[in-house]
Amino acid sequence: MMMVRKSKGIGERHQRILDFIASYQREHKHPPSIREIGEHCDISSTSVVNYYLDQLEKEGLLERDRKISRGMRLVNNSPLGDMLRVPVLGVIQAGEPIPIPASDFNPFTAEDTVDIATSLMPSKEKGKDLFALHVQGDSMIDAMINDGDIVVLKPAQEARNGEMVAVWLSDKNETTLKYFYKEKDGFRLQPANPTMKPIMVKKNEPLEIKGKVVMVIRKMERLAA
Amino acid sequence: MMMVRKSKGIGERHQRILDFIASYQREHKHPPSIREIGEHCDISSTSVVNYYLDQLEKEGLLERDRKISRGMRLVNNSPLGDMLRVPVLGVIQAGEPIPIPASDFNPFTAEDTVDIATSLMPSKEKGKDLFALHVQGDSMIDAMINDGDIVVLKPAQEARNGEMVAVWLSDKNETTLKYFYKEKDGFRLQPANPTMKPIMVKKNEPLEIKGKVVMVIRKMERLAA
DNA sequence: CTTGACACAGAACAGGCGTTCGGTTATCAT
DNA sequence: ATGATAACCGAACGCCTGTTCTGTGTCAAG
Repeated sequence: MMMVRKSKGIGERHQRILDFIASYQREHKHPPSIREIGEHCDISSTSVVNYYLDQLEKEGLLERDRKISRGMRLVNNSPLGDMLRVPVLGVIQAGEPIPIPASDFNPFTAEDTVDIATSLMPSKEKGKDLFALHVQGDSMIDAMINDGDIVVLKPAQEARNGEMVAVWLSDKNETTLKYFYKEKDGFRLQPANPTMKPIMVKKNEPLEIKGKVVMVIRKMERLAA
Repeated sequence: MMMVRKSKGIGERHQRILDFIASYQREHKHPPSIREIGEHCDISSTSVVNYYLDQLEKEGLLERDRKISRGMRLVNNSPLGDMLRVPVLGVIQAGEPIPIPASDFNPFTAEDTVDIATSLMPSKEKGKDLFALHVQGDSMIDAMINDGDIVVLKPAQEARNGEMVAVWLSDKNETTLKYFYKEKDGFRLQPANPTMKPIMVKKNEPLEIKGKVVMVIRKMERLAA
């Protein structure tokens, strides 16, 4: 019997195992066991499957949770690696009204998510606890943010002049999306829409920055006449 | 008359279990075992956990693979299936210059992708062969599309008045992003920037619509002064 | 009061599962 | 030839896990 040996990288059998794990996961919604891999890849011994699995893990193609049944998963092998799943937590008013405060959100109750390749994100924002909000109102229309847009934010407690931030005004029970400017006696929250007046906040008044806008997403469904 | 103990839907304990499964999965990349659920939810008996798991399954909040270790998953969560991976195929000039034509693109050579939950997409665009382009130039700035934005397009060969389209002008070897209007003697490609003049295309001149814009994505990294 | 449901506890069972260890065979450099 | 090494096999070990069965206490309806 001749067997192919000394294959430096991944061999045919490694690939076969990877393919089987992928197809099994698609079908069963959970990973296969070592014995199931052996059966479908013509490997009679569980130790050999384990042997290959270790190699695949060393190659970085697989992750294993030792001692845990079916504790394996394919590492993100897709083109450009990983992406961020950003929860859409609610609605924010770029204009006047009052939304749900964006505090102590639960990512798992988010109604929706936006998935973004990390390569699209500004360099430093990767891996952060980003969140997203639906925009209501036209106050930011001159900043090219429209009613219905989705803004992705990075949690932040402070901001520099000119940055676009989501701020929580606890006395007004209002969260709003504005440009942020520090003035000598407080802060100015500037709508981009010139028909709207800025909100002036005194230094002693409550103002809580929830996050900086790092991305804007807009759906184009309506048709202009 | 009123039943105190019979909480018809899901109770606090059900919710607690669901939350634990979600957080456990997020941390360990695989579902918890029945005993692990019990430990973290103050349930001393595995049978009781099993008891709740059955109820959650009947409520449709959970899927179980009986007999399989850690064979459970949240149904409302983890919608990895229903999102679109949109390839970013290249650069498009909203202004004047000449980009790579957006023809016969290969999704697997795309340098980047954007992942978008299907729920964010306009209803009919789901599952289509969407693609995306980087915008260069300011001609669409009044349409709230800026230099550096990413536009997601749906392949299309025709358009209605007012739709934003990517058009390929083969005689000029140019692809551009414009509003589309049909005139009596041809087509008008209207930049949203009023300082720019529309491009008039006669009926006999070549004009190939590549796609309609269905979404706009903008990164916010620079700071306004 | 009795009945029955519901919400639990606890223990035991049986099988699934990853791990490990002792062997075997074939290839290759020394 | 010989040792090293990669690629296997098979069996055993033992924990982990889901399942199941018995039992207890509470509460509301009859």
